[in-house]
Amino acid sequence: MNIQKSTKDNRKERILSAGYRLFGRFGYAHTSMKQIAKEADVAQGLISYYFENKEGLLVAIVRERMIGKGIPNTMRQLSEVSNKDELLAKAYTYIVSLRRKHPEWFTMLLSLWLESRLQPKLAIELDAIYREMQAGVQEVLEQCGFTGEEDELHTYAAIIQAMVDGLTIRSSLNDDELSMLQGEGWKGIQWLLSGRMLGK
Amino acid sequence: MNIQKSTKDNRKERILSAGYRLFGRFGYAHTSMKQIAKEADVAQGLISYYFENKEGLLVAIVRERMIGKGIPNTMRQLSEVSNKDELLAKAYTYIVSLRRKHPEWFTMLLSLWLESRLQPKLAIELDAIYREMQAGVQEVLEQCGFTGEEDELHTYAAIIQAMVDGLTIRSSLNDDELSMLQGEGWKGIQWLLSGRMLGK
Amino acid sequence: MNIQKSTKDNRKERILSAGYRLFGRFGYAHTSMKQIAKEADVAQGLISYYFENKEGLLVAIVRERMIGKGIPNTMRQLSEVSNKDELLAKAYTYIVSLRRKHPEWFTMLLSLWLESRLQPKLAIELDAIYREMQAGVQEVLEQCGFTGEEDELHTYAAIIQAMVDGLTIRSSLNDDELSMLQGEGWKGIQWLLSGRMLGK
Amino acid sequence: MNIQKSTKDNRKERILSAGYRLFGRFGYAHTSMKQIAKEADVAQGLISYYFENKEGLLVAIVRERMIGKGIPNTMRQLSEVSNKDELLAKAYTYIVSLRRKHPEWFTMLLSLWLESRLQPKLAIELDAIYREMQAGVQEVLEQCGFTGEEDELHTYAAIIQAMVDGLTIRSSLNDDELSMLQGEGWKGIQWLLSGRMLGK
DNA sequence: GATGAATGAGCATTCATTCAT
DNA sequence: CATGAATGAATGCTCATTCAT
Repeated sequence: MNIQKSTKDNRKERILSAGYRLFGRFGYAHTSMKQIAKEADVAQGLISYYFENKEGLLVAIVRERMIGKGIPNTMRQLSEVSNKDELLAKAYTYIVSLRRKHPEWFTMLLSLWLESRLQPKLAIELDAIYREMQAGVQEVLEQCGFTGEEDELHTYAAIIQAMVDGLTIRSSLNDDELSMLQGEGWKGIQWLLSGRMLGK
Repeated sequence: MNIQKSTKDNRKERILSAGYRLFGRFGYAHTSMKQIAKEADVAQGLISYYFENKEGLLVAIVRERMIGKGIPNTMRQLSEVSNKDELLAKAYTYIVSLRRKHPEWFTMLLSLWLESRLQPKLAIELDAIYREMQAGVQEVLEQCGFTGEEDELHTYAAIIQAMVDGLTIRSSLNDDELSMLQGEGWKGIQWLLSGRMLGK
Repeated sequence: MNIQKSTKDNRKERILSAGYRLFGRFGYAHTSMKQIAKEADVAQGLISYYFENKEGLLVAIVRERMIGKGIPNTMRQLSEVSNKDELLAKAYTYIVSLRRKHPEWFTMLLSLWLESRLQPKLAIELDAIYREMQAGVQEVLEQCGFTGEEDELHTYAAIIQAMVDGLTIRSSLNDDELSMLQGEGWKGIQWLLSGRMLGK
Repeated sequence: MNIQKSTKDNRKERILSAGYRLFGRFGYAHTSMKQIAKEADVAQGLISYYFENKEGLLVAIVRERMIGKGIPNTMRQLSEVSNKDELLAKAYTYIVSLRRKHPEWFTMLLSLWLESRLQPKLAIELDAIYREMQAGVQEVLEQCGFTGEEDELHTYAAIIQAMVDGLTIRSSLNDDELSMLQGEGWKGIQWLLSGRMLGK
């Protein structure tokens, strides 16, 4: 019965899931509540029952799916890499493939960025995402044996993070550019870090 | 009379200008044709007269204001720097201050990115913007005495461009991060290019 | 052509008219914009084009139809009564028949009263209606040869006005009570004014 | 145990009470079942369990709180006035202060009036309220030593009742008008009754 | 009795686009 | 060229009511 309750129709979960999928496909502004209700196979009014607003739904999705689940999942994947020398390469490859296979992540991010220009409340959520992502990158760098001051670590992490974001914008344009994210991006990181890693 | 004609009410010009300003402030999806007409001090129907669509207006603005004007303007500014040793630093500083003083540029870029996910036709415009921007960065690197192969130049330019974009996303969040774009970003470029520039 | 323009389809006028009719029949809260659009034979969006709000439409109707037209019309009717001795009786009879034949007037008034409890801005409109109505009553009393101080005139007018309003609430209930508004109401006014009028 | 039962959670009572309070504050049409459930600290479904309808709840509130309680309460208060010469003045003062301190009574009345235009069933309830109120006024007049025929008594009571209602509508508008209800209203009653009361 | 999740029709409002002038 | 009135589909949201638990 307990299992039944937790396994049961859980419509709220389905709404979050549908919202993530559609916001991530069409962007926040071009996704309607009706679409989400249909995708979640749920009455339209139920979304308003659970979430104060369309904006409230966005915040819930960001917290639940991006901050609370997406980033931790990624970190967990990386923690399974035992050979520390390979970690950075693995991490980069993993992130890149993630962004290619799940473009909705980046679409959500940019949607949130655009909305936060009109709704400052959303900027807080976006900031939280970046803090978590940056913390993840720093952790990977440290485990790889990064040598340098605390604030240098911070800067390197920020730059790598920025590179990945910047390349993602371009790489979404066409397949020609996809290889850039894969190959040239990694080259860039190596150049950037040359002399900073124990392994080298 | 020719002057009169070109100087006079030139409503089309005003529409493009108003559209650029408003799309750049609120994003494409959150700007209405009515708002643009009002900002341009023009009848609403006139926009549809000149531009097939709201989307058509977006394309026109991107071509006219971003590809045709914004990027060339930037390059012209940089061409006035005579001391080649300082060019890269100057260029970076200039770009950064541009993005801070005119946030509408980047908002337009991300708006275009989001729209192009629904309207592949728009991806072509976005691609054109990136080609021009990349060409600009490559030119600067070459004038600074970049040593290396042709494709390395290409990669470096892409990475620098990506870094600036990625840092711009973050730097819009709060003022704390603004210094990052300014200071740490430049550090990153130096690290990246160490050993690649004649000047150093 | 000028005539054509002023006589032409004048949809705005039709919206005001339809709004007055429906608000006056079902009350403000139970009338939808869709109903009004249909009654006016107009697209729904046009109402929002002319009036900022549903509330804005209400205000426009009150100003246009009640304050600007309804009350002045009534006063004009009364000004045609030549025999001053009969004026008060005529006035009362006229008002009573008006309220019976056009119950929408009073429904609008009470709707406005109820809405103004939530929207203080509306109270101003309601106040304006009452000022005009009271001025009308005072004028009639004066023309009938009312003897007394200025502030007594004010009080008498307010009381008569109140009596008519109070009786209207009851008289709408059933036909039995309608005679009360007609017969007993007039008796009450005579009792009230006994000794105050020249004619008596 | 009997006491326990009547004192215990009595949710039905709480619903009626919450409904009276909210209908009286925002009006019937602008009060939602959800609001009432929350105010009564009760599940939303329970209201539908006890009352067939939102309209059914309105009827129940009117019967229980207005006809069954409010008016009898008022009469009981007045019965405690021993000096019959002062009764009318006391009664008037009491009613006026009641309407000022508890504006929800009149808001309920006008809400009921407006709803009864759409739901004739409600007109019966409104009629019952007026019968009771009128009976109360007549009783007071009689106890004050009113001299006159039966149907004159009826008429006087109706007129006084109407005056109070009519003045209440206006007096809600602003504080300036409040004194009118208090002072001028009483003057009106005296003028009206001059020569009809033993006391004078 | 009592709960609150769930429904879906209905609401006011927005907006790109059209078109008679 | 230029206007702005007019359209009607679509939007986010509200809400009385139902019903499985």
